[in-house]
Amino acid sequence: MPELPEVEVLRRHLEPLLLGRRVAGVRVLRPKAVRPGTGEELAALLQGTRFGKVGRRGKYLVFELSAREGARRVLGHLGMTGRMYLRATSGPVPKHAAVVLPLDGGKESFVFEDPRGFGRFSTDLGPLDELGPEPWDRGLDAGGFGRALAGTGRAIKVVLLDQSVIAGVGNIYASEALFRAGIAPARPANRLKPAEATRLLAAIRTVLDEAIALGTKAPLDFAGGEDGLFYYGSGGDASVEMERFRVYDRAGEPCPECGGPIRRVALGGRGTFWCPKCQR
DNA sequence: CACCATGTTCCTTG
DNA sequence: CCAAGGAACATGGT
Repeated sequence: MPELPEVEVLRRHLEPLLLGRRVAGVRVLRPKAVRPGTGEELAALLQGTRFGKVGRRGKYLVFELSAREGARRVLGHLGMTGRMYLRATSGPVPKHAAVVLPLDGGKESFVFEDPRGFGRFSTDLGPLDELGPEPWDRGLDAGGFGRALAGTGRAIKVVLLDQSVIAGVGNIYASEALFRAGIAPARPANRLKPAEATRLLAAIRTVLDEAIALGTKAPLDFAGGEDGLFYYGSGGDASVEMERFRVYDRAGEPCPECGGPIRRVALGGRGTFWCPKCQR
């Protein structure tokens, strides 16, 4: 489930597992995963290097690797259905494995699997240049955010999905943040009042912070599978599942604030959930 | 069978 | 130039 919080939790999970491990092999099972480069290019860049820090920008993971000749970087993106984890190299390769990197002696492998194939594990860092500020950036104070919104008449919910405006917000947390801020998702961005922009930015930070905290404290996300894979909501902890979203995917259910029915509309071609009473 | 899905990019139309 | 909508990518869940 990859929006910024899920990617950040995955980053924190992977970094200590990968730090210092040597890449003993590079197997590209789905060439599209390494686009626009090739498997050969990825192998040439990675073979024999060691994993360093794992960073994050928006929904992207930035894997730092050290080689004799200097530092290298690989960009990861989970798309809609990507997963990254370490598992024993022995046994059948996962059905949708896209990239497998045997580590050190070869007993363990780093795996990127991705059934729908929207994700990436690539030497091309170009997408980073298209990203707007991180939600917590100093430069993105309330005034800066307000000015960014003032420049467009698109629906505010659609603008929140624009990674060049603010990096990391996806379809779920866009609905959640607008609900917290009490702002209707179809409002033109340039018609938000300064106080509303301020409230919305605070709401974005809150929902993302809370989701990261939830993912960090939920051992079920990692401990469940024998491979230690990460996937929100798959661990069977109903209470965590229940707490997760206040409006997302809750069409017809009572609003947690006013009890009125939550509605679903399509904005930007995607499901958008909101309370017409609480959000104006 | 129909419809929906956490993302991104490209293309068309107005 | 902007905004909106759709298609595409490929698979799985309900």
